[in-house]
Amino acid sequence: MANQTPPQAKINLKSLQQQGTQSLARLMLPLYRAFNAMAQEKYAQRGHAGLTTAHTLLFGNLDEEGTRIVSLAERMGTTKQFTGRLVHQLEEHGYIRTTPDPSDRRATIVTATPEGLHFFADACAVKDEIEGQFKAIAGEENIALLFTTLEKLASAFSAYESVGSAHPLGDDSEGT
Amino acid sequence: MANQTPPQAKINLKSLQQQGTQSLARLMLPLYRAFNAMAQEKYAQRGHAGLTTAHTLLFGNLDEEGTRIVSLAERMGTTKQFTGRLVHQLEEHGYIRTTPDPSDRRATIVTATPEGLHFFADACAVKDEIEGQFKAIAGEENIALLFTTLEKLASAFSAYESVGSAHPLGDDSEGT
DNA sequence: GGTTGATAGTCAACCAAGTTGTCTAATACA
DNA sequence: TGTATTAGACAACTTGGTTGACTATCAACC
Repeated sequence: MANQTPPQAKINLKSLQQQGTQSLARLMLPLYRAFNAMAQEKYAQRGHAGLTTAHTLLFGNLDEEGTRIVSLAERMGTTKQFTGRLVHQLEEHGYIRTTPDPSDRRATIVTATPEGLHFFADACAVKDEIEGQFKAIAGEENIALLFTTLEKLASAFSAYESVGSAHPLGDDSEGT
Repeated sequence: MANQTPPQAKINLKSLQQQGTQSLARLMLPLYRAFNAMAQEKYAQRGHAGLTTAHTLLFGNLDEEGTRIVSLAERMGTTKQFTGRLVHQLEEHGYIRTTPDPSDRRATIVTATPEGLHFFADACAVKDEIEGQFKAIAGEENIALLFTTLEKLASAFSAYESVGSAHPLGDDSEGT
């Protein structure tokens, strides 16, 4: 039901190309990479080599009293495996401390160290710096609008965020 | 010169978190993935399983008379190695034809087959469909603005697009 | 007509930012 | 006591590319 253009039709390459070849997605990946590369470079300049925006996000979801890895994963919207890796790396840097949860011996409680807080403060400053550059290029109100538009889209398409996830088009009714 | 927050300072986690933990980059990767996942699913529904938006981009840069792999790479903003891989995959699908350049025996000329044009037409339709969904969620003029803003940013930070590229901060003047 | 340098393309390995799959250990419920 | 669930870890894979090293050809000079 989706196959419109019949194989017999003579298709004009140029006229198709004129409709705009650039897609939104094609713009986003390089920009995402640029943002992260800039952030990592600035982190390194401040003495936090080897850390990424994912590590920053982890701090952004950490409670003062400490947080379990699963909770962090859920809040970050990633898997617990990946979150566990971030935790391990941050611990090697001395930026967090892990302690076993006394109420559940399977669980690990993650808390920030003073050095970790220092990193997080630097990371927030770096974020502001880069977003400042973005605003200088595209205008402050455009960046603000970009932000809210991306947030709307991201929440609308969150079902598609994982790589090999469900296909919401086909599993509407599982009845008899 | 970049190290502002002194290690001695008592840093408040919560107040840092309130400044907004979500960054633009963190929004873009999931959205990019969502877009691509949707596109690939729709490609498959139209009988083009295994192809991606990168393949579509290649068609978007193909001349009617045929184009060399290096030229395609340059236009697409990728490496010739990656472009060569796309060409190989498209050829396996029968969507392009490669012929040696009579004027330069090192070079390969890539031309679209009728089946390839059919794929490109489908891919353009898919792009329109998905962008239509985007517009339904965020509003047509917001998506248009998103597009132009992303384009501005992408072209401004193109130096950072590649993974391990130069750092534009230090090479401003190349002397006498 | 031979050397020297650049260019087209290929093969293979790597990278980043995650993911899935499989497993163990601990817990909760009945 | 047994069964199902949950926290976390280890390892392998995926996507969309990249870099590095190499061959074949070409261009130019001298």
